[in-house]
Amino acid sequence: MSRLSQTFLPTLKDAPADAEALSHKLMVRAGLIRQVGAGLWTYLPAGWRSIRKVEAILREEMERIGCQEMLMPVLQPAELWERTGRYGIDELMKLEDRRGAPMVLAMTHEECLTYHVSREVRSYRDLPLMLFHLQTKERDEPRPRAGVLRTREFTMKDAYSFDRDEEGLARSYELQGEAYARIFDRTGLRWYRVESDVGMMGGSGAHEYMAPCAAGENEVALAPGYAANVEVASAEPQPTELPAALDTPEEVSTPGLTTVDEVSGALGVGPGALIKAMPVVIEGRGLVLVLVRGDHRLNEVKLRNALGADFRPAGAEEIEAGLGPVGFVGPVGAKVPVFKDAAIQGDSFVAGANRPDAHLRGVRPGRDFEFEELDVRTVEPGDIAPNGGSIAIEPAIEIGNIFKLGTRYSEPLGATYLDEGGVERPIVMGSYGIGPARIVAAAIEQGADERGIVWPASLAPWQVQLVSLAKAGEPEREAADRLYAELRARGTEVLYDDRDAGPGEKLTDAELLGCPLRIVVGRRGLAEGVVEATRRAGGEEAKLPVEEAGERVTAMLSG
RNA sequence: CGGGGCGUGGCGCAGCCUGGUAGCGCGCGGCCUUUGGGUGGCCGAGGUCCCCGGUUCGAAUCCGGGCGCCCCGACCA
Repeated sequence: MSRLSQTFLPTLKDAPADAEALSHKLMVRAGLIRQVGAGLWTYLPAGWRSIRKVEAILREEMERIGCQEMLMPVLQPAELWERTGRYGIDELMKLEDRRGAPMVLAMTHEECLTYHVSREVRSYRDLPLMLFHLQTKERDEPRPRAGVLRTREFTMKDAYSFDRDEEGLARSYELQGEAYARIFDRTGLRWYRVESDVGMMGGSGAHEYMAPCAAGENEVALAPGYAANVEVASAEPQPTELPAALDTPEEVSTPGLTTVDEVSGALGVGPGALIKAMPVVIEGRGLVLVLVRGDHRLNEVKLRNALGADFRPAGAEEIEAGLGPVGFVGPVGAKVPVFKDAAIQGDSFVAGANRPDAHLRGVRPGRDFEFEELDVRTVEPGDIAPNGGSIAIEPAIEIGNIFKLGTRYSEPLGATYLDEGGVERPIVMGSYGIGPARIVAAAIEQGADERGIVWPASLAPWQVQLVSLAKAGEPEREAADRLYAELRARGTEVLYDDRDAGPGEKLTDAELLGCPLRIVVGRRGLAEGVVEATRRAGGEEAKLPVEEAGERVTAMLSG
């Protein structure tokens, strides 16, 4: 029963003032969601229908590759999380039960499932195994944002694979990758798969699935045949112009000039002719200097990966004590290890002199200072990708990821099996996540126009919005009633706007909600014996003879 | 965690600076009107002005504290 007059579908003329992202505004206005608190959202009936469309696709495609659905609790004893060392994560919601026992609200389910597998799986004969569930996740995000794009509670499809070795994991990973491609294709999204940071998890591989859109939180470096999260992207830099080389570095006075722009302006050279020296403290190693070209930005993820250790920017006192005055630090004569970004190539750079109000020019790496070379800069638009293409950078929403976990969880939780030789080995795991809410929001971000949502058919809450322009009791209403009954009999998902409202309101609401096909039954059309069908995407119109309308609508939906 | 902004009927906002009857538009209810793009009119309902404390004869308004929400950055297995 989907009569709009009886459906809880509250639409709004204006978006909430504090909404910024397009999907946030439209989901609220179209009556899909309402806010409960920061990062906490209720799905109203129409929004929930779309979420369930995504979930149905996820279930079908997981089952197709032999991944079995189950369900694990959100509330869990803290002990499991202590064993994997994740109890200390700030985002993890912690609480106590009535007896004071420490509990957590799960932010993901590696611990729980690995625990089960550790108790049930004994032999290589029990492997491989792939399991998933659709379950609520709780994360105490420091900053929820943009409607349902980043929330503190959300549903995730999380799947896990259990294999006896890396080769098995590679097969499971590949299977999941194939399922993911089918899933995202079926959602109608524009998407791509990018290389991603394996982070501190230390896994052996990871990919993210990205849906490009303005509200995206991630930046993706794209070139034909190349896609990578900017966090890990590498590329050839654009060349930079350097001044003439000198036999030996020459000190220049730069009183009070501490920024790249100030120094390059004062010396009449481009920012790319400067060396930006960043003092950082590496965990367990102490103060070092990291150099990037003046027109480049340090990429913290790449640096962390290149160093194989965590680091933090050095404080002013540490810099003064170990190097020189803040703002005038440089590699020449530095008493700490120097890491030079690979993009610094040439023989005549400007760098800090490690003295107040002074820089050096004509600095030549290798001659004037020793270094270790790393690739730690953030790629820029126009850089050349490894395969030769020119890089563009665009924002995108992460809608899914796949991750080779290895034995990160199986070892601490004792998930092992016996191989053919009777040797106990840790199970090799992978994890595979998809957020249905982000898929819905991304679809809205990508498809919407100035009048509202434009759903891909696979995610639309209803396939057809049938609009009767007549009011209850008027003769034209009967034709709409009959078409509604017929479409329902044909199994079509139809939302019937049978409200006693003006035509403007009904037509505007239909465009806001954005179902793929709008059928208008009104006096004007009926006088010619037709109803009017309009595709939301593209606006293509067709007049359907009243007596064949049901059949024609069905045909339009399948064709 | 750093920076900024905002809390006043359901939604969007004004009023606050300069203390004195709480307002506007939309929405909502009734009647009439209109009937292919949020029609027009009349009548009406609806507000602890985020909370606590202080100043004052009197606080939405001034002061102090707290809470909530949003945005930017940091963070985001």
